This record gives sequence, structure tokens and C-alpha cells, in this order.
Amino acid sequence: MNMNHPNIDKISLEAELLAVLAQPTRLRLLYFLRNGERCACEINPKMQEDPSVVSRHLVKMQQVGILGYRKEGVSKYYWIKDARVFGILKLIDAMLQDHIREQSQMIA
Amino acid sequence: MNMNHPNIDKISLEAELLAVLAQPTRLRLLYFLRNGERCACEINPKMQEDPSVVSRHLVKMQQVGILGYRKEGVSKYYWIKDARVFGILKLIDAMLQDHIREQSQMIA
DNA sequence: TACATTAATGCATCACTGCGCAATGATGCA
DNA sequence: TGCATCATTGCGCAGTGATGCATTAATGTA
Repeated sequence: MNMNHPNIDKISLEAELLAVLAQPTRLRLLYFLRNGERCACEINPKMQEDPSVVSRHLVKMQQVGILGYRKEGVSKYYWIKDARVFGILKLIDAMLQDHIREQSQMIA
Repeated sequence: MNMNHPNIDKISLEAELLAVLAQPTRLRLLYFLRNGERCACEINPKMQEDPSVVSRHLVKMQQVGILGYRKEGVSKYYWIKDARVFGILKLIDAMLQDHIREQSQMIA
């Protein structure tokens, strides 16, 4: 998301930020970082994707302000910078719950 | 989003629902429907996209439980069924605000 | 019935995104 | 300096999504 672009309206920015969240691997990274900062070297062994893929996801989330990072030697530590993402996920989960419940009633 | 698929975990469902929101045209439709139900024939003239495109977006949001609908004659009326989407957008906006403010400080 | 209106669908195109592999950077250490 | 580790970048591939046009479906009306 390029915040410096002059001709992007509010809705497009909203869509872009939502798009960053709308990816399973990135969501898995967020849940993993929920317990505190971790370096990519700790994250990578727990992910199924190639380290390059994980790196790109982490960088992307850092660029839009979801994650913070610091370098320590060769390692790079990431943490949740904007915990509101979990507020969003809470709402998403509630929506899913209701929708699934409704689907069940459709069948029954 | 196919809720009947047996092998989809929670994170994938969250990502799919977020992906439905992460689209400018669909967000515009949500804001437009915020004031109450509207039929596609009322919406279409206000949108830049082809009616077929708008139709697909509306159907998709209805399928995942964001919108409700009713038919009246040849017209089809849609409305916001799950207002939590606006709670999500409120959080998204707050995140964007903070991020933009931070970007400004980086430059200054 | 014939016609008009409204919405959805088939289809092709275009663009974008995620992915893995290979190569490159960057840092620390022997 | 040489080597090892960690992270990023270049690149091509495959899958997906948004779009517009043309067509079909569904309903209402003269």
C-alpha cells in the first residue's frame, strides 16, 4: 500500500488494508506473533511456506503498519504493532459464527 | 465462500470473509446500502461499473451473509444484514489514520 | 402474445497475487 | 579472509478475481 500516492481515495485505502489481512498465511503469522515478538528464524520452522514467502508477508504487514520490527545481528524481530487487527478478527469470527448458524438452520 | 466444504479451517474462512470486504466496489456498495435497502436498479445508475459486475458483487456479499435480499417484481432489493462490517471498517479507518500520522512524522 | 425492464450468467481478457527456486545481501564468527 | 546463518530479491509459473460484452432468464405490462 503506497500511502504517498496522491490519488487514492479512502475506500481504496480501506480495501488495500483489508486485502493485507485477507490472506491465510498472514493471518497465521499474526496469531503466531500474538504472544510477543519473534524473529523470522523462529517463525520459519513453524510455517509450511518457503522462508522467502514468509519474509514477503512479514515485510508487507510491516509496510502497512500492522507489524513493527527491529534488527538484532543477522536476525530480524517482528511484533504486533497495531493490536486492532485482533479486534477486526473478533468481529470476523462473530460474523462467521452467525452465518454458519444460519446455514445450519437452512438445512434443518 | 463455500461453508459446506469440509476441509476449510477457521483461518481460511476468516481470510475468505476478509477478502469479500477487500474490494473497493463492494465497499462502495456497503456504504451506499448503509441508509437502507436499495434495489439494484437504484444502485446501478450510481455505479461506474457494468450492471453485471455490480450484480456479481451484490450476490457475493449476500452469499457470505453480509447482505440480505428480497425480490419484488422484477426488482431485487438488498440491505445490510450484518452491520458488524461497519465496525470492521471503523477499526480499519483508525488503523489508516494512525499509519498516515506516523508516515507524516517520518517525513517531518 | 409481444414487448420492456431488471437481474443473472457464459465467456474471454486482463491484471494481480502467492508461491518456490535460485541468487544476492548482510551480518557475525573462526 | 573464509565460512555460516539469516533474510531479501529476481524471476517465472499457476491460480484467482474483476471487468465488460453478449446472451439468457424472470417478471410485469400493453
